[in-house]
Amino acid sequence: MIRAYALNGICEESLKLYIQMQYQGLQPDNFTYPFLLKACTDLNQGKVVHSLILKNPSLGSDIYSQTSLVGFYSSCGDIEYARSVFDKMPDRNVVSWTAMITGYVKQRRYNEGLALFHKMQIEGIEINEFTLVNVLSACAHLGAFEMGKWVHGYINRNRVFLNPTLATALIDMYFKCGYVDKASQVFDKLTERSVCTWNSTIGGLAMHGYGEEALERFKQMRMSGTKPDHITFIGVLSACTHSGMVEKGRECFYSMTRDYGIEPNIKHYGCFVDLLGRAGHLEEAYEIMKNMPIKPNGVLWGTLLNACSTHGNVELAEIAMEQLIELEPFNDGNYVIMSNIYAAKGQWENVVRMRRFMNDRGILKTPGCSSIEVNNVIHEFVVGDSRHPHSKEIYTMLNDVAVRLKAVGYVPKTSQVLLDANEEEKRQSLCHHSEKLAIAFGLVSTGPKTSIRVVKNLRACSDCHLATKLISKIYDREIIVRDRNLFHHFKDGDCSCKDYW
DNA sequence: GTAGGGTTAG
Repeated sequence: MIRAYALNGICEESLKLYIQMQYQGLQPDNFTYPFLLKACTDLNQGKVVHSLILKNPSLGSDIYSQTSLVGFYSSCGDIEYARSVFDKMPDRNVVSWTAMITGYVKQRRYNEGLALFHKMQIEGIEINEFTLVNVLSACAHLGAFEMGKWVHGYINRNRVFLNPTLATALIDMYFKCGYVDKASQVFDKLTERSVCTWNSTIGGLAMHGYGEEALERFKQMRMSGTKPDHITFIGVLSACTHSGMVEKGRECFYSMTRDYGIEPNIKHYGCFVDLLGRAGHLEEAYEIMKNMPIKPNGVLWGTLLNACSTHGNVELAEIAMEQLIELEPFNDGNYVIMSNIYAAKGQWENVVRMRRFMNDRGILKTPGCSSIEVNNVIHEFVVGDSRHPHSKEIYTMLNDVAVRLKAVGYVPKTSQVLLDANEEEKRQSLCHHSEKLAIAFGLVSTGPKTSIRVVKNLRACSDCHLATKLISKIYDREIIVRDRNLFHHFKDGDCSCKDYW
């Protein structure tokens, strides 16, 4: 009975029965614990159960109870404790290893998850589709394409059935590593699709700026009889945003409730405000925010602030900033955007004020960091980095880049630099931004015409965006940059985002 | 009879 309640998510009943059971003098056995812990994870009561296990060590001594404990502690965030339980287990099987890897992935500790997966393979533990889903998710987040591709190879070699869950993870990995064609190939070959496989495809196309294709998939989805859910509309709306399809997006937003009975949540409002704001309908975006049934959060005000930056609206930006100081006082990105808005208008005294405000409160700008994978090795760069073994070649290449850029009329956007520095120092700092270092390394370390793929932790900087467009033309290279939000495909001097990000 | 899973706005 306890098991039946737990499996059906009726956690409180499950726990009540457990208490009654104890009251009647019956001790649960090892078989009961995994289900109790499952119930407790939702109610955050697992520590109560665990303390009972600790008092009766024999109860928590088998592989099932211990694996549930690993799952419980990692899902409530105490990953270190989960690991200590895991490390102490006398026997571990594929489920125990997978529970630990899942824990790392859920806590966004992807590298540690992959490291544990390597250890698992060295120890010769069997791998199943649950393991693969989590490994793929880690690869997607890290942009670790070689590893992701290896997993796909493993699936093919071992004839692992691509169930919709595994397929979703695989498609998402290819999109997030920048391989739109490979993701679409996987999707087209599937024999079984779920709402999630459609969602990952629609969302993936949207993030690459393929708005029309995303809407085409949405149409196919409806024709196949799969009902869209709230996540589908996030993808559809962001597809409209990144392709500037304002009317189409507006129509989708209103059809959610009307045709599908899905009430927009804060994320949908976020997409809608972004859609309107980017297209320059700032007042309408602001009206939506004032009238929506949910209180706007920091992300929404941040979205509006960003739109104000694109369209140079200082007054509305200041209104948004006032809210952001309350909602996200330590989010450095907002101050950086506000400062850039002032800089673009030549309001230098306000730029200085922003910088002082940040300094006085100890708010530091998150350092930009870009990475590039060459021959299975991921190389990471920060601004002005000289730690790389091929640093000399990289800077020689950057000089070559600077000369050629100047020849085609490029002027560095020094107003975007937040440092207290003179013009020359600002120019130097821009030239040595992490994106440019990673691209320069790509140029020196890969053959002509090879695509260069860079992953960045922040949003693309507008100076690097302009420079990269020109580099793609001058050096005849396709350059694919994944920034914090979306992908930029640079080719022949243009970017897939249409300068819209 | 037992434990583990994917897609989500800027």
